Amino acid sequence: MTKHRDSEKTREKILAGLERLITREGFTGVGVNAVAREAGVDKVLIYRYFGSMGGLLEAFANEKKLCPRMEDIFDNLPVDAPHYEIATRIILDHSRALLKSPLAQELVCWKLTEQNPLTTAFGKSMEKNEMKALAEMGIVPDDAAVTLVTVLICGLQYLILRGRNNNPMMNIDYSKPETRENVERIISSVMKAFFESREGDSEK
Amino acid sequence: MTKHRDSEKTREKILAGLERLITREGFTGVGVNAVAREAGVDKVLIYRYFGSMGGLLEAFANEKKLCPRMEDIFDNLPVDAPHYEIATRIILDHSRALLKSPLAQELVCWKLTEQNPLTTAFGKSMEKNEMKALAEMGIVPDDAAVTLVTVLICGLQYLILRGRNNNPMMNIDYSKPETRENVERIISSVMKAFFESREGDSEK
DNA sequence: AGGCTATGTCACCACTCGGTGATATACACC
DNA sequence: GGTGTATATCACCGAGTGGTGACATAGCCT
Repeated sequence: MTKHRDSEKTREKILAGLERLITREGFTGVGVNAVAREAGVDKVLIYRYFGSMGGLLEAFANEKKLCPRMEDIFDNLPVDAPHYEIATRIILDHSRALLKSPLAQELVCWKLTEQNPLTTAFGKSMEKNEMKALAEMGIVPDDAAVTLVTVLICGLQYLILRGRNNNPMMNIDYSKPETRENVERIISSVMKAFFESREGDSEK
Repeated sequence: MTKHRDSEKTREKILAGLERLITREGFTGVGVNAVAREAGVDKVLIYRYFGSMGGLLEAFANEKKLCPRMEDIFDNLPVDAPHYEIATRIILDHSRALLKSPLAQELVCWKLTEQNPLTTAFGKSMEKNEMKALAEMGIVPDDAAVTLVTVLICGLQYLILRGRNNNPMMNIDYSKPETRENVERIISSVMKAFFESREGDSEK
């Protein structure tokens, strides 16, 4: 016989409801009433356990992994490979991880529109990943290559966000595998060209 | 003595109020009541003149220029310049135009989150600009260069959106002129490297 | 002037929102 | 078994939302 009253369990139910709600309806629908409805729980429990909606978002940010498996993306980087290959890997792994996680996509989009405990925590989490990527590359942060990699990552993230609602940009539907492979090939070649051109003109 | 009752004038007031509201408060705040309040007009007039909120958005999309001066960005492109220079110009002009228009930024962001008459119309307007850019370059749409240009444009757009709420990515604050100049320099060089590498290995 | 219609004002509806107080009840402890 | 407390339920609040009907009046036409 399962216990009918288990605070830890209802906490979990609320957090799970929030996650489902964000993933399914998008961040515009989040609110105390909606979360309570989704979790099948009275909304007063949200206030009891989390204090407020902001507290719930904060707890969600702390207890859930917001950037799924992004933390171990960079674990098996081929550090002895040429620079352009490493950079390409970072870009592609980053975008693939985002592509797989509708929740992360929603959070990225949310972060673009407003500030709240969840989005700021999510932002810090992302930033940590980026810094880790930098450390892996062993490059100074203001390097031109870092900037280029960042811009390309941003571009792919943007394309992924556009693809969610089926409004691709310039017919680049990043959700289609063949399109994605094509884009990845192009990015690989441009990174190669960029690094080779740098070796060419700077020899200190 | 000015007329107190002028339907055309109040229509204008409503549209202007909507524009001010989006620009100042962001798209999350738009609604019949808010627009009426901002325009200093009874909300019933919105229904009278536009039928519904959707109708108002549609009218706004049709009667306002959503992508300010983007339509004449590509008028003075140096068509005889090298390809990488043209491509770079397109990327930079595109991003500069977005940077100057807070309204367009908000619409881009809105388009990432939901579909409505305004965002779809805005999307089509953007698309038209992109196609014009393609025509100017005289390149087939599925060309690798086009894809690269698109990804870079997306990247810059994303950086601009991130900069709005002061949460830059990788310390790249695109609103700061020196940062922007640096990014533009890098993009120029990478486009040059890319086009030169293409000439190198394809000689048909 | 008289009347008609377009224009504008006001009051109201049902609903949802975030938030709170009072109350019921399941469970643990004695 | 009795009691206390943590847990959950219910009813309610004020404010705001999208939307509508009833009414007032300015301005034009005859």
